[in-house]
Amino acid sequence: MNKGKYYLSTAIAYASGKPHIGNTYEIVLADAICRFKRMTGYDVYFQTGTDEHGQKIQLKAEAAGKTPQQYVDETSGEIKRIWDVMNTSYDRFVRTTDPLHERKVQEIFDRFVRQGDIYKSKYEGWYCTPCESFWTESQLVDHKCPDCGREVKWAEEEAYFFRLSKYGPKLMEYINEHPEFIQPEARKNEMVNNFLKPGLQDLCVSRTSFNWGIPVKSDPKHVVYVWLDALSNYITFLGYEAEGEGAEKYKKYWPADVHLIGKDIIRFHTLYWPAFLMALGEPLPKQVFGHPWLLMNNSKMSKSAGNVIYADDLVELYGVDAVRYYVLHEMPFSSDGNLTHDLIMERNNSDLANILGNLVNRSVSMVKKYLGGRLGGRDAAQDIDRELIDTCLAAPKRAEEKMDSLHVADAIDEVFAILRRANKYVDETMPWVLARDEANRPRLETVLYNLCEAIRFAGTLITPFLPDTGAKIFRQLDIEPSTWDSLESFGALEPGHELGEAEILFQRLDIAKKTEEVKEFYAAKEAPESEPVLPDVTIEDFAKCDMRVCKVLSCENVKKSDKLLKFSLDDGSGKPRQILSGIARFYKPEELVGKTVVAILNLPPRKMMGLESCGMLLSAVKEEKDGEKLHLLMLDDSVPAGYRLS
RNA sequence: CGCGGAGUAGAGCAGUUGGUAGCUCGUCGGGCUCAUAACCCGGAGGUCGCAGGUUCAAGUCCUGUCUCCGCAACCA
Repeated sequence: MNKGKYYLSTAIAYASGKPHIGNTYEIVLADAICRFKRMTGYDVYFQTGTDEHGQKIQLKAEAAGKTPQQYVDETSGEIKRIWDVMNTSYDRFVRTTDPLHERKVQEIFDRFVRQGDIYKSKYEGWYCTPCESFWTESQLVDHKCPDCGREVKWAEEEAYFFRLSKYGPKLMEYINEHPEFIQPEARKNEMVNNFLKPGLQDLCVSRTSFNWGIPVKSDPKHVVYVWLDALSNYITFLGYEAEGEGAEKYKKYWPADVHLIGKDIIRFHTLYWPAFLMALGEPLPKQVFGHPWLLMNNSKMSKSAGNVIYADDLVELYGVDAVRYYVLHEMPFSSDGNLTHDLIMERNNSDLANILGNLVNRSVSMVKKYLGGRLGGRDAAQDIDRELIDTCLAAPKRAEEKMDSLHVADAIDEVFAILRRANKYVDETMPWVLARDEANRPRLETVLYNLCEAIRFAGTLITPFLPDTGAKIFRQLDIEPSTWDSLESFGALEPGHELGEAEILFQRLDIAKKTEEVKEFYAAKEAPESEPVLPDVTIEDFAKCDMRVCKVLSCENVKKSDKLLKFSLDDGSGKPRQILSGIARFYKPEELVGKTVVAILNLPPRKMMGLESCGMLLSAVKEEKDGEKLHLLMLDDSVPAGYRLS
């Protein structure tokens, strides 16, 4: 029954911090697909891992007083731990700091240089020194930096470029000839219209501004820029060789059947990555699926919004299968999904406890009660059985079709179609009435047999999505987990077989009580987490900061900005100083007039919302779970303006 | 006119190539008692954001318009 190989990858997670439930959704989705494929007879290879290079990680590590390697060892470990908490069955967890990967990326880079696909050039553009950013002619506003509005100068920096432009026509052709390549389809149009039609620009693939990356072998002051490094993971860990023969594993599994990624990185996977592969002369992946996002209370999860939810917390509160069920079932195919605690509880109760759990429980209980725990025969069939049996027999194929088009939520619905039909069957046949008269014994046995067999079908089909629950169902039936092939016919259970113990699969939750529990859970988590102290600076560094006492002369809201306040300050110089500060959410302008505050004066002026800000007001700030907290630093009004802090 | 998404029963959503408007939850009524107050049946509830247009026929195609939400810009 081997149907061939199936290689699925997730995007590798960026190891800059703990992934939230939205990030975790991807690995669960991937897991469900891979488990299903394995069950249906494919030789599956499922790869995931972490992306561990880049400036952001370097900065975060520095801020934490660690080496980048120490830092990513920790975050990568944490990510892997969460993947394991979610009970995901990846075959390999890869890391881009793996020396083997680094070597291969270097070789790919060098080969591109040799082939002429990568060339050294200059990154030229209008450079804004304070912003440390390059801008193109078209990005400039009034020929000034679009960021800060200051003068820009023409500057250049040495960099390597990949000849992406050369592959545009071939990419266009490939995408047109393979309509299933980019999923969902709306994304395909986006790529074609926004990038391919206007023409691709060459891609900068090296950096000299930081060094936490893979050094370019022939020119080590450059490091390989993120996408060439990260995307290559899909082949390097299979044993691809840029020079010479690839490993057996590579030959077997490449090209990938599906790259499962978030909708935000579709461009990199459908344009850059295929171009790299074309340059290497390797086949392209068969499909790239950009899945939607999981929103929290209908808004994007972010630390600053204070609405981040972590998978391991949810698992602690609801159990791993309830969380898996939620994210797999509530996620639409192409629009974003929503998640709240209330919704999780509702799904847990109505679907998992009531329809699934209760069916299994009532069925097994009846076999215990009426048949002494032993299955009987199935000879007393009636017409009414047909519909249940047909529903069971149709479900596997229907579910498989849904899975093949990656409509996971719809595939789960096929399983629930069996469960709903079975619950109805109980009412139709009324076993408790049959049990009153010994003459009905054969019919009673048949009815309960059919129910248990339906549960066997459902248990088998639900296993890829809810592995623990599947196992529990088989334990109650006291049989080995069924194979896919065994679902071809109805009636695999042995008459006379004794069932295992009845067990509650999902506890019904009292919404009010559980809501309280959730609150307490998060309150307990809110243990004051102190920020680590930054690395040492010298007294000279500190002395460079010119911080002075200022009096607020006037203060007003900035038009069209919900965050900015415009201050006019007496800094002791006699001339008023204008400073903008993003504290409008915390203070009303009128309550600050006349206050004694502290500002750092010798920061370069910067334009915000068209207004110039000369310095920065000092505040005490902390990230809290429910958002950022801020207190403007205010001194006793007896301190005169102009005094310097030291 | 910055980019994008969405507006279908009280809530959350399906509606593929235009052909009687569906599903889940909730609600109301009924049934049943094996079961986790679970299960089953039935009812109510929608002029498919609005206005035009194409068509024998539009939630589905076209045009315009309103509203909401993300992102972007601004919090150096």
